[in-house]
Amino acid sequence: MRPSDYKTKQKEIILNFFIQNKNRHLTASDIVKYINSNEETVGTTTVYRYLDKLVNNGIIRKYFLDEKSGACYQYIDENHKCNEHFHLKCIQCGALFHIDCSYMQSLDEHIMNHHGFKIDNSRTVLYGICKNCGNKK
Amino acid sequence: MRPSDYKTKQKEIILNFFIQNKNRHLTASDIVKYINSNEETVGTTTVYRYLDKLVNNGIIRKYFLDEKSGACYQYIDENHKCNEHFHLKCIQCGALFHIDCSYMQSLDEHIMNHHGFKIDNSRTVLYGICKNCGNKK
DNA sequence: CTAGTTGCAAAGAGTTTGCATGGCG
DNA sequence: CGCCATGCAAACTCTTTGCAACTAG
Repeated sequence: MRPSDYKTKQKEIILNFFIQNKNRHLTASDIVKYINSNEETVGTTTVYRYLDKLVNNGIIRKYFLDEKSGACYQYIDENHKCNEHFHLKCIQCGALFHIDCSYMQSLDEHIMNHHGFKIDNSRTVLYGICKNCGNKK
Repeated sequence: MRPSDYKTKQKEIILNFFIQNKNRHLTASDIVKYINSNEETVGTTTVYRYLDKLVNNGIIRKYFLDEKSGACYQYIDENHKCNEHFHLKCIQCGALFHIDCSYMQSLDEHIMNHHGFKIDNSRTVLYGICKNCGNKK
């Protein structure tokens, strides 16, 4: 539970990037790209290893939103609770929408109360056609 | 909607395997292993390509249950009218539940009216923990 | 005969591991 | 100085693509 943990520049950069992007999902390659587009450099291996550590320590959350782009990570902001909303994914253009409304929360409750099933919002994605793509037809 | 489709032995083997395992989710490598443990042989490439086609034609459904083991596929049983209801998939035991209640239909409408997004029920799976697995803890 | 199909080999994408070097404390 | 961290190269897994040979209709 308390993995010896030296302070290094690389770790600081990665963790800061998460904190600055509390509301976004970040992939490992997002992080690598961001770092290398700045002045600093952090190896891909280090990113993965530190990500793993952050997940195990409960600092960030890992999930699998999209088939293609691999794992997503997000800072666990106690104030924001991004795990309490749903995601809509357009099967045409691929856009991902975060949807956070009270209706969806009551869906959770309905499924729990009437079907005995506890939805894991961080894993769940609703697929369909978004407004833009629907209008194009 | 009508992709020219020659009948071949390989396709028959794969589709039959799905039909014989309606209640299970199969990975691409499950299929390859099964086939090669029998008398026949089907190339991995062919499996992936046909899987893709089956998904696009609505014959099977594609899931992403597990981070490590890649995509899962399952036969869509017409008797269950899977396009008209939602699916709950337990991330622990893998069970798939068909959930057909008016509440879920109004969810469709809500998402459409308030978020301009048309949900495709045949592609959408809600992930979480089922009653049985929840009780075990 | 023609267009779809097959499957090997190779390419890709994402992630992990081996190992020698480097840095925190 | 000891031990953890870093990062390059290479290995791995799952999946896709190029391409030439093959086959259903």
